[in-house]
Amino acid sequence: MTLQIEVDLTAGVPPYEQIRSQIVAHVSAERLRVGDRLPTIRALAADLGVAAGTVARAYRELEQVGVVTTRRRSGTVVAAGAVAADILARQAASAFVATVRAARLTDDAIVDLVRGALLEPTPAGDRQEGSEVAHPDAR
Amino acid sequence: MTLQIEVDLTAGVPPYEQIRSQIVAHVSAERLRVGDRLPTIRALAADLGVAAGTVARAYRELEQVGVVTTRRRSGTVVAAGAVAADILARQAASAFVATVRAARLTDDAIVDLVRGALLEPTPAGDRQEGSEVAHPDAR
DNA sequence: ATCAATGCATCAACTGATTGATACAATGAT
DNA sequence: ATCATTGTATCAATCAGTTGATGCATTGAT
Repeated sequence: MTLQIEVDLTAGVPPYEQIRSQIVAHVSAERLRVGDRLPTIRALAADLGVAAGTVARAYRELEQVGVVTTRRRSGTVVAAGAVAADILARQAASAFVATVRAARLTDDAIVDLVRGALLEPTPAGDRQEGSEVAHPDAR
Repeated sequence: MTLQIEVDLTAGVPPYEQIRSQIVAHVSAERLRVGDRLPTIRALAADLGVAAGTVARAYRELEQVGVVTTRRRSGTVVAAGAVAADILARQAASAFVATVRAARLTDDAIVDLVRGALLEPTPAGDRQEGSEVAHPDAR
């Protein structure tokens, strides 16, 4: 069996991102294990009907996060640190859940909260420590 | 005395988003309180050197989330529903989403991650309406 | 040494998001 | 009733991100 990866061009999510996340899911579910080899860029690209550069980007990002390692002729394999990256994400989730639970939110509300945050277009820092200020009130 | 709001055009984050998050920060820090009036769209736009539509978008999104209410001639004021705890929870969610997105997870994966975290520490009412993914969740 | 397989780099075209400008609609004050 | 003030809608221009195509660089096998 080959890896089950699919791309939906109408999904709104960029294809390279779909590929990337599905591979992460496969690693997380242990359908891919450390040392397993991924399809070659060209093979997967042809299979999915996308350009090679698209798959290459997915692989590149996976390598930056430490999920895979690539060598020129040997191909792309699941890296030893793949699990660690996954754990980091889980830790972030636990910390977040602890924080919002302190605010006595229900589980449903928490999930909704995350869904709402996911809808916001901000991919980068939402951080801003304000300066002092007074109330605008008005006329 | 006006609200301390600044826009950095080189920040990568869109200006309307910077405005939105800074106002949220002001409400969260109680520099803006329920009933306080925000600057008019035109005034703030002129002050920041951006177009009115940019500020308008920030205000619109704030209204959708329930942080402010706007009326045509009366202007835009901080809404009653904009409770600090709620706002803080939203920011926690935003921060979490930003963090885990940096790990390049897809939206569905993020929601799954949160669901998994919700199951762990406190076995409270962990009932979600049936979603699509089961995700056995190893490790 | 050569070759072929594999990932990498580059770049023009395309697509969607964001902005800025302008005109419109509603509404409270007079 | 009128007007000035405020938010809203629209739309072309611009900008950032993504893709697809092509060629290059590396490297293991022979």
